[in-house]
Order: sequence, then structure tokens, then C-alpha cells
Amino acid sequence: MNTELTNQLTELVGDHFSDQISEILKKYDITRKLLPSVNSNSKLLDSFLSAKKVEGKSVKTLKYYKSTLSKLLTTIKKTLKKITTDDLRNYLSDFQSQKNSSNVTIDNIRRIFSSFFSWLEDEDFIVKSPVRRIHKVKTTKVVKETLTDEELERLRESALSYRDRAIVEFLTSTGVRVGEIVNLNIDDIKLYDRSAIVLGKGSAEREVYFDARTKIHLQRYLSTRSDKNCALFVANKLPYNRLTIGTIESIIKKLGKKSSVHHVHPHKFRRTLATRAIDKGMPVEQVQKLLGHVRIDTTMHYAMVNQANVKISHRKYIG
DNA sequence: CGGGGAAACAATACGTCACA
DNA sequence: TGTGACGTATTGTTTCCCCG
Repeated sequence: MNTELTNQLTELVGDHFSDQISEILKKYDITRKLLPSVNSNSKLLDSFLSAKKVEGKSVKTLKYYKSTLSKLLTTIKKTLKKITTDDLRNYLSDFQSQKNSSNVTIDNIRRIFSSFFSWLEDEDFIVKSPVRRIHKVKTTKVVKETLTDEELERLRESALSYRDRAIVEFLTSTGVRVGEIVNLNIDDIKLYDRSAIVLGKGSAEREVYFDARTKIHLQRYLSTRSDKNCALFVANKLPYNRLTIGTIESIIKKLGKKSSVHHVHPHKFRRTLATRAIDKGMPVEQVQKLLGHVRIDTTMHYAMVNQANVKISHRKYIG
């Protein structure tokens, strides 16, 4: 501690005073850590983060902000006041080319910068936010893949245990999110009318439906259960805990590997269900209800996947 | 609409523990 | 002592939602 201080002071006044400096310092009991100077970058970052914390942002968001902004500040070795629009532009483009990031990622970072610098501006630490002139990064819409009939069948067959098979069937016919499937309890399933109540995002409940095949596999799985856990899907080892998102993901991934279906993940079942429903002519409003989307245009993304049904509709209604 | 926030999803790595 | 099956942690990416 003392030596670091000595070094810094020596650097300031020149070598020949170093002995004197350390002599003086020895007379004091310096135990405190180095304090950040007022208005230093890290201090401003900290007060930004605590301001956001007071506003009630989630810890995850704050963590994301912190890591993103710290990375910026360590890369651009400048005082915040001196950071220009060009600095940020270069940073973003370097970031993208180095990490081969998508435009969505880059825009996320830009938004975090924007939030930070606007706050600095509002608090009068800087005159004008340099992010103001950087506009939203255009993001290209990529067509998402869905599972084909053959792939689904292969996945089904590769699920050897009753549990895994039931999971595959349930995902296929309900299209629920992973986060929803892990929260399901046995009580939420109504086998007699093949429906289930799931708790979606924003703690909104909705009803989903499954086919007869799924019902049979669920029954088969449940009949083999010997534990008292109320969760629908549990680990098949003691102490039979409720499965987590990560576990379901790895189960699906493993099945995909076994049946050589590439890039399978739980969400893909959801997309597949939605795309098919729309392809088969199910009204988008109903698909929206089924998936639990609040806004219809979220559902519409799926409708765009298959150009073929645009053609069919055209023939049907116009041609 | 677009901006901003939250949360889900993905990738990866690592830890634990039973069991052969 | 290696291995399979879960669990957990972390970081990065993508999706979803709300609101003005």
C-alpha cells in the first residue's frame, strides 16, 4: 500500500525525492485502500448503477449494465467527459468485428450506453450525451428454423425413458416455454379434457391443450412415479427434485444428438407448433391465445416464416 | 411505432454424487 | 477411477413486453 503511494508520488516529483517521500509516509499509519477520486469514471458508473437500483431495476439488468459499461471504460481510456460519438462508434464497430456479434447485440450495447450517458447528461456531469447521435442499429429479421415431421419423429423415438418421451410430446403438442414447463405441477394437468394451466411470463395464467398421444405418455410416466413431489417433471434420481430449465434443455439437446437433429432446443418446439398452426390455417388470434402472446405482431413473426401459405391465401382470396 | 427494461434462451464450464 | 445424470454459475444473445 505504502509503496504504491510512494511510487505514484515519486513519479510526480521526480526520483531524487523518493527516499524522503517514503520516510514521510512511514510516519503515518496508512491502512485505507486507495479511494477513487471524485468524479472518476468508476465512481460515476457506481452512482449510475445505484440510481438505477433505486428506480427498481432488477439485479440482472444492473449486472448487465455494469459489465457492459466497465468493458467500455477499460477499453476507452478516457475521462467520461471526453468520450465522443466517434469513440463510441468505433468501439461498437470494433466490438462487432471482433466478436462477430449480431446487430441485435450491438444495439443492446448501444441502448445501455444511451441509458448511461443520458443519465450523465441529466445529472449535469456532461453537456450532451454522445450517444444521442448514434441511431438504432438496423436489425435484419432472420427466418427461424422449425422442426420437420421427420425430425420430430426421430426425436420421439430417441426418447427412451417415459419421462423424456412425455417431455417431448408435451413440448410438441402444447408449445409451452421451458420456463413454463418446469413450473408445472401435476395438479395443473387436466387429463380428462387434455388441457393444462401454465403460468407464463409476467405471471399470466393461460390454458394450453395437448393431444391424445401426449395424454397417454403423460399417464404412462406418471404411473411410474414413486415420489411425493408435486412437480410434473422431476429428476429420476433421489431426491427427485423438480427439473430445472437447464436440465430440460440438456435432455432435449441430448435427444437431438442421439437422433442427429441439429440445433434442437425447447423453444424450437414452440416455433414449430406456431408455424404449423398458422400454415394449416388457424387464425392468428387463436394462435396468439395459445402461445400466450400479449401482442399479435409477436405471433405474426411466426406467420411470416412460411412464404408458401401467403401463396395459398393469395390463390384462395385473390387469385 | 421505437426506446428501454426484464426475462428467456444459449453456450459453456464446472461441481457433486452415486455407481460400476 | 471413470462415467452418467443432475445441478449451478456465468456470460453472452435473443425475445418479449410495456409505455409514451
